[in-house]
Amino acid sequence: MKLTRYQEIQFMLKEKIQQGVYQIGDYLPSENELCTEFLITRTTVRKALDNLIREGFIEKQQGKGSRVKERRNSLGLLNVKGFSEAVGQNVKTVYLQKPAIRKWNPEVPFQPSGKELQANCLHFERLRCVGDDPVMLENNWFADLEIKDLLDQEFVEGSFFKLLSQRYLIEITGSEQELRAEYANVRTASFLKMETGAPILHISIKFYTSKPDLNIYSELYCNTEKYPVGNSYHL
Amino acid sequence: MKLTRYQEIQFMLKEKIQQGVYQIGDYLPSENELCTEFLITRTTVRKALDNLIREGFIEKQQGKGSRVKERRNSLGLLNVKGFSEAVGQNVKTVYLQKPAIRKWNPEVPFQPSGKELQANCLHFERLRCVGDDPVMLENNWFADLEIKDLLDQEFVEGSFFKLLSQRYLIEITGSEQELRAEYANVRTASFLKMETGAPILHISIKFYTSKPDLNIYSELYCNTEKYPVGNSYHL
DNA sequence: TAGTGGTCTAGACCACGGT
DNA sequence: CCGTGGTCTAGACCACTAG
Repeated sequence: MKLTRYQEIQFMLKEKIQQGVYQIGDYLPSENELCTEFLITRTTVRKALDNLIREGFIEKQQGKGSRVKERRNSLGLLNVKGFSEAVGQNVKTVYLQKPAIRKWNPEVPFQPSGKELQANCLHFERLRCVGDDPVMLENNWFADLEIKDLLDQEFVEGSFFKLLSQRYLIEITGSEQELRAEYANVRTASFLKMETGAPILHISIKFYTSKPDLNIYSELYCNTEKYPVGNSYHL
Repeated sequence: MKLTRYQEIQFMLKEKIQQGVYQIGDYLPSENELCTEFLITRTTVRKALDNLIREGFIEKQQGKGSRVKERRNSLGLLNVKGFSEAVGQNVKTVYLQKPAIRKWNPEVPFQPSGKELQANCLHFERLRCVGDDPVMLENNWFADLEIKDLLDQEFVEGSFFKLLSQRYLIEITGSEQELRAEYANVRTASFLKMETGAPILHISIKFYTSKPDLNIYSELYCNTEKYPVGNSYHL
């Protein structure tokens, strides 16, 4: 796996950001400094920085520099209002089923590819809460493609995506979603502390990643009475 | 409003795409041809093409060229499954309230800026149908900032966004959304031919555009029984 | 005024696609 | 083989920020 020069710089900077060498709000070395440090031209440095901007890691300002950004919502991912705002504070995650190798469940939304179906299926189920309010019931499936030891790893701040990014440098590159308003069934309603038959937001997602053939399939059921689901996107 | 060289090329190509000079599937002139045509270097041409890729107008393939793409879902916008697939065929749009200058309605989701509130408010309400099934009730508000004659214009293929893009070169650059599952009220239910009190998907959106201070505010109510709402995003 | 990022030039070599 | 886009060099000048 030969990396281009700009990919080397891009991954090196991403690693340092994720390891906390550059913290949120910190300025990266200037473009000229990166040029001399890595013996490359500004064109190449700027290509690396452009990619980091699109991945949501940094933002630039003329005359000042490139600053590490808080990385949320930059990919149009769904999030529960109040979740990211209250990061690590009021948010709790309860595992109903811990990550383990299970069978590919027909409930999995969208059709996994043949390659994925041949691999083992990793699955976990979680209940996401804001304070004492359960707001989202979440099921996740994905093929175990060379992602060894995943089960031994602790999730980074409860986020599966952060784990993928920090340990494996795998980024979410896209998603497909289907949204439905439905009547809550008995099991879901009881977990989310709502009336059976109350309106519930059902979201089916297929996440694409930077690793070919690795997709993450999610089924979410959300109680939106107190906490609506948010989604923002910026070019 | 001074444009940079790459913006000139970018806008010129965008115009030709929108005017149909380059149709979907057509190849643009090669990068070298654009260089000689406009007396600029490849770096500048590539910057223009990169932007068109991010805006979803074209896609490139090494060894072949830059091809005009069908432009949908590239921005993480919501769309009703079956809407874009059946473009212009089974899709019907019924105007419940034609575009006109109205008061800023407190129902408008998110808080418009002072500048927007000082300007006139343009509003329209539509019912979107797939075949004979009404699936979405849609309210739109936005400030009338130098967008004259809008009311006289015909919508392009029923799409307000296409009109903005083609007549004014204004692109959607981002969005914020809030999703809720609710009980359908009497008026909404009757338009969407569903039972009052049935679960309905309520979506509040603020669209950001390439024109500063121009945002589009939308309230959508969707009957997702037959047609779930879709949303896809790709880096 | 010094340093930053933004734009742009004029080249070069490589990898891929089709003939 | 040629033409395409992908990567990269070694410069230049401009616009913005801050001391």
